[in-house]
Amino acid sequence: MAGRDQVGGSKAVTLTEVARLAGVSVATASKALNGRSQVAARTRARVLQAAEQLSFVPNTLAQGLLVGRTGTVGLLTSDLQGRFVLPILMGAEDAFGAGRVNVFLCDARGDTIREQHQLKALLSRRVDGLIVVGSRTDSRPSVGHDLPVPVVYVYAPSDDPEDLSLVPDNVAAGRLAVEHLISCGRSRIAHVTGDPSYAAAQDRVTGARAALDAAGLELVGEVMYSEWSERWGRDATAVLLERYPDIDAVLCGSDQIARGALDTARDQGRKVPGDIAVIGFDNWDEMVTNSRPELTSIDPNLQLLGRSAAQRVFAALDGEELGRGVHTQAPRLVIRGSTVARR
Amino acid sequence: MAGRDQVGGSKAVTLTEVARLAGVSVATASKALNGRSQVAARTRARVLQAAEQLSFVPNTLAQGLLVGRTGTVGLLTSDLQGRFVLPILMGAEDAFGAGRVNVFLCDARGDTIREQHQLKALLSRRVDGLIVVGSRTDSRPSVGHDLPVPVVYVYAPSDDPEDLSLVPDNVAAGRLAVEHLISCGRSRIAHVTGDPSYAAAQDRVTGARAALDAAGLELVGEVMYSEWSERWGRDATAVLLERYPDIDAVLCGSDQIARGALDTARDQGRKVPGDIAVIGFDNWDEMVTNSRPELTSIDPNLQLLGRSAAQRVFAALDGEELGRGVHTQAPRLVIRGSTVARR
DNA sequence: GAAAAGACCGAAACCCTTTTCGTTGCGTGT
DNA sequence: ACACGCAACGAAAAGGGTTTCGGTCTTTTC
Repeated sequence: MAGRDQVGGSKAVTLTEVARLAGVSVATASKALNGRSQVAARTRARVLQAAEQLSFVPNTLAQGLLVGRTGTVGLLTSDLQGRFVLPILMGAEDAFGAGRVNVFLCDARGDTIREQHQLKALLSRRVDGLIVVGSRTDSRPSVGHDLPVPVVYVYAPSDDPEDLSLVPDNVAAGRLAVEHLISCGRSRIAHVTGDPSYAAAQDRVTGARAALDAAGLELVGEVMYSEWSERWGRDATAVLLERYPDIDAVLCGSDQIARGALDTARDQGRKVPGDIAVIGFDNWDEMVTNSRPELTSIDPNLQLLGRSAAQRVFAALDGEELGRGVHTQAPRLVIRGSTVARR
Repeated sequence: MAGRDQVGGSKAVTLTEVARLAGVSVATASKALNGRSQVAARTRARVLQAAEQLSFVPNTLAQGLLVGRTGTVGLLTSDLQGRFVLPILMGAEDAFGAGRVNVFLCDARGDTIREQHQLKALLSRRVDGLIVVGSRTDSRPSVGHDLPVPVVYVYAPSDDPEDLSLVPDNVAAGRLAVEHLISCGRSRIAHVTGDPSYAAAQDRVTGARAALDAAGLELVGEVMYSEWSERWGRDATAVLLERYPDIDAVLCGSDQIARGALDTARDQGRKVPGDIAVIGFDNWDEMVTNSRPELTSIDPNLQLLGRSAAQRVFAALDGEELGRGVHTQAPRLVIRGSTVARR
């Protein structure tokens, strides 16, 4: 096989070698490959063919060293589970073409000094920007201002109003959920949610109350706070059904809680959605599609969040103002069988 | 605030500036920061202080250009959900100290040409090595041999025996699961699993049969194949309980199927683990801890897989032979309430 | 036929860090 | 006083690519 690289360990091909094979200087080779105009068509063709033959890949490090751009962003997270961070990452990756921007994913494991380590490592790799993703929507400490690259906080906003934060609009999410329940003809709605120290929990309550007010309704009973687990969803719903047997909808603070609610409803012979409608938040695929019936949920549109975070970073590099403050991303209602009978 | 960088957009500090502030040459500054011996203690202190003051971070790109190492590995995946890839990533990140090695995560979305794009992007960023993660344990096409960096396949082995693949040992997993059921006193064991085209499904059956043979037992009925969903777990278990009412254990091909099995058992009034034991595979946290009762499962130790993949990559860079063929990682049994009564 | 105008190509500087090697200055031995 | 050794430091090259600028060759114009 003539021209084939040696198997297993061929060293990377440099522009110099391409130029030599094409019989031109490195300068010309560079211009030919980058579509500069000062090169003859025939010469360009020779260079391109040589590059192809050697399967030349330009060294982004060397380019970045010169140009000051690396085409990479750092994604700093403390969200172990990755339920939130992965859609955000995929969105950021897709913000431009495939392979145009690559993402360094670093997990700080919720540890501040580990975060500092990772931050330093990312900066030393000359990422063009930083996306900081928290595991809850409460504000988190800023990583600082005197960084050489733009920083965007996603999901969890920075506690510094000078920073730019992109977060899901949980108030709107709460409102959207209740509006949907009302439009399904429900009026006796109870709310089971998770840890009250989470801003997400509070915001959704706020939104839900607003929508109820607008319809002249009130929540049945107090909001039931505890933890974001199925177990709590089951237990809370059991209490709820005993105390208020006439409720016709349970607004659940997460898909997990909603699954628990579905289980209890089923155990007690309440039909969903016939007797009781159930709705969750997050639209977590594995949760919503495997329950009986499938679960209506509010999707926070995390992928869009990641995409716009990356776009903001690169816009800032092009001289645009990065912006500041907390910006929200509108949620999306995904209707399934737990609120509307199918078929 | 004297000496503070300008807010929001200070450019990156270079070694030259540190050297100037310390009143030495860049060469001396470099040696001082890297602990070389040919520098006086007082000078070193001055340099370190200057670096601190300017919050200098060395440019890894420039280092990498010179040394030929970047301290980064590329993680190429097609596993959208990230259920498997994230533990692997965390393992790789942890293979050495925090921030020592960073990981580029790229998702090819199961598309071959997209994979080529990502591969090229990673090589152009001069990753030191590549970890390729598949979404199922079947073999996948090799990304090729004539790459300038070592490649390790994780979870899904390469179809080329010359490549190095690290995969979970699903045969051992099947064996381990059945041995546990037998040690719990079960003897009438049925098996519900997922898509028969998955190697993971077949391997676990093989292991399970081996363990049953060794105990002089046989599987109750045929292996029930279909899909990896809770729905199938529910439906299959319903059929099973009707056809073989005296089974005392269901071996489930995944945690999701196992959850379905638990649901059906509950619906039909069979006590778990009293009447029937249920066991799953994957030890997927959200699944196993939220079921009633909590689910015993076989953990494939993915984090270890990621860690050894990264270690292999860097060992290969140090001249060690990369190795070839498929290597398996022993699984781990995690006992919970679905096989052993608690309290 | 000579000069001006393009078109095309190459030498060299530059990005930032590491490393080699040469230079400086000091103390020591004679 | 002189040579020598040694410690400490700096100049310069290297690594791979891009860009500027100057040079060569061809073509056009009068």
